Amino acid sequence: MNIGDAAKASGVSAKMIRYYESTGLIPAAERTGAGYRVYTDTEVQMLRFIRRARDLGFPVDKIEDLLALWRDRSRHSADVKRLAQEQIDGLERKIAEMQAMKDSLQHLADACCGDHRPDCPILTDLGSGPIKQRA
Amino acid sequence: MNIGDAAKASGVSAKMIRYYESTGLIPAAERTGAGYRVYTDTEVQMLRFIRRARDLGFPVDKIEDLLALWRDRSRHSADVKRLAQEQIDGLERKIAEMQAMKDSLQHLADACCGDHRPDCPILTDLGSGPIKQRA
DNA sequence: CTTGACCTTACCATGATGGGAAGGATTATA
DNA sequence: TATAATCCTTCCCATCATGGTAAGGTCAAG
Repeated sequence: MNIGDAAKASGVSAKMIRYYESTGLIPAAERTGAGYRVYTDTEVQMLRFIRRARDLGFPVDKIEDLLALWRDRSRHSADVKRLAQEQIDGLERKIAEMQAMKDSLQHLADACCGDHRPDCPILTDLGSGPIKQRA
Repeated sequence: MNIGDAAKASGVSAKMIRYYESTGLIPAAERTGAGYRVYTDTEVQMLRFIRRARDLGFPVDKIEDLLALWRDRSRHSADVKRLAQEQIDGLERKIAEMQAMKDSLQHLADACCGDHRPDCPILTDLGSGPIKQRA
């Protein structure tokens, strides 16, 4: 199977397949005499795994860990669960952060009459509010 | 005021101040004979505005629009409110996306016994689940 | 006058992804 | 079979906002 077919079958773009290979996330594919990469169903399955993990928001370096566990038949499920929980916690943090942004902004927007007049509590706040220290 | 003091007073790092200047988000600062950038309170206020807007998650190109409205005394508050609402909607979308990721992952993690045994529904799902089409 | 703290520019890196160009390989069609 | 269309290859560049570092100039205090 050529890279284009592997891309369609796995949901990972050809571009990203080459990228994952270049970074070592996946082993280098076999090549035809002309230099074309060739993929087996096993490799496509691995790409699908990566794609699914990305869909769940895992960063690539965590996917490396997940792949290692996937391949390790003597893994402990506790290790997988721990990685998942870390990812859940990270998502939770980002959600909370964005929710706080949204709430602040909603509060300001609610106070803005939104008509032809220039007075606007949103701009007033942006121009005079407190500075949050960077995390 | 030198750039370091402006950075402290505004909450925007010296690095980012130079960057904002290079991209045209803020006008080029005056320079001393030795080439040091000099900032007035007005400029610090603008930097604080930018910093506050970034804290609310506005991307830099939207901040450009916000700054233009901030300076425009004949602005319509409706325009400001619209920008804010777009930002709120964008945050809402991202929150929903991450919440969906988190829920899926939580569901899988709940089903994983997390002990010394290798069986793990998280890995099973990653290896066999459906591929979501990219947005 | 030296030392330390500041400033300058320039370059590199992030993380994951896309775009495009230049050129070779394969396949389909006329 | 000739040609065109489609695929593949590598290489470089861009994103977005931010940080790091290095090499060198400036300034103020001791």
